[in-house]
Amino acid sequence: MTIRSVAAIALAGVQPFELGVACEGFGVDRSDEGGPRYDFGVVTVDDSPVPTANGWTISSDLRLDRADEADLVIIPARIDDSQSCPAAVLDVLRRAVDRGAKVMSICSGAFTLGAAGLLDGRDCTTHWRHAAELAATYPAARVNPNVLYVCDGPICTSAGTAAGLDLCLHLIRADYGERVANIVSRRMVMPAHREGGQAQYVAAPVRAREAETLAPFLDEIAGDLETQHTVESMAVRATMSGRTFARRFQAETGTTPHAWLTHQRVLRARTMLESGDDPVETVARQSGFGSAAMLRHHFMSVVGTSPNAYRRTFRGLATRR
DNA sequence: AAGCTAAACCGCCAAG
DNA sequence: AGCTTGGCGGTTTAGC
Repeated sequence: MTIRSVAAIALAGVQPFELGVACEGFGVDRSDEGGPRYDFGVVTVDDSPVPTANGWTISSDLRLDRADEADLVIIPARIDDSQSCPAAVLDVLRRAVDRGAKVMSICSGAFTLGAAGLLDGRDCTTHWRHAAELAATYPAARVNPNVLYVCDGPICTSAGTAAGLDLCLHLIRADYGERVANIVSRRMVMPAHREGGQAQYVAAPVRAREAETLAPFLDEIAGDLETQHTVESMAVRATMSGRTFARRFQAETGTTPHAWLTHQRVLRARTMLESGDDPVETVARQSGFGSAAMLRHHFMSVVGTSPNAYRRTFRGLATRR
């Protein structure tokens, strides 16, 4: 089901940044540039203003009934998420899942999902600092402390703060494709796509000098995938030994060179399938896969469908809109 | 579908 | 002394 309406629930002690992530991801109309427009609202439990984690208050005209109609309900982190949460909110979350909507948490908002019983038997994550506590509090949850975000069925959880934006983009990508997700990320001035499985720990996200970062080099590679790179050839182009390249890569991005490369290839293939009419064979070549079979294999494991099926459903979606 | 080969990864360590 | 580099070899993973 395509997400069209979104509600973020602001609980007492809400972290403004995390709530802001929801607003930024779904509350900004980017239709002028071909981005999506969501029916977005921040809802509160009752009529009284909600204190934020930083001592100021927010208020909204929208209440929980609005969340009951949303296709996606978001729980941002609170100052102390292990505190209890109003039962009415937990009911809203459980009802959302029952009626086929999605539920998403940012950072320690996962505790609220756990309190609603929604994490039992599911893969989930939270900020690495809270992961052990979450796992201890909800033993039936499969907490993975080392990913940026996880979606298990209708339940999507994300790691600390900024990873919430990565999850927003993931959900946008799932409904509207890579091209639209890129429009949104560009407008947010976000770095290149980070996959969900990427490590939370990134040893050196920012280097003192821009020239010491791999980022510009990686952009260059990502823009030139039809050259069928190998890890070794990338290292040569970066004028580093293979060992140093791999190590620096791991430290800066949290992934390995090859995993990154195949992911970039899949992303390129997605855009090509969304807008072009090239046969799968051509898409495979241009995105750097050795063969159409390789494309199908990786596409299936990352996106969950075949390239042709993806193209069909995507085209169907585009014409209906 | 499965098995073989090459590539990638990673810990270890010596050298700068 | 502390930190980065890059080569080696064993093990895992990818590609065909």
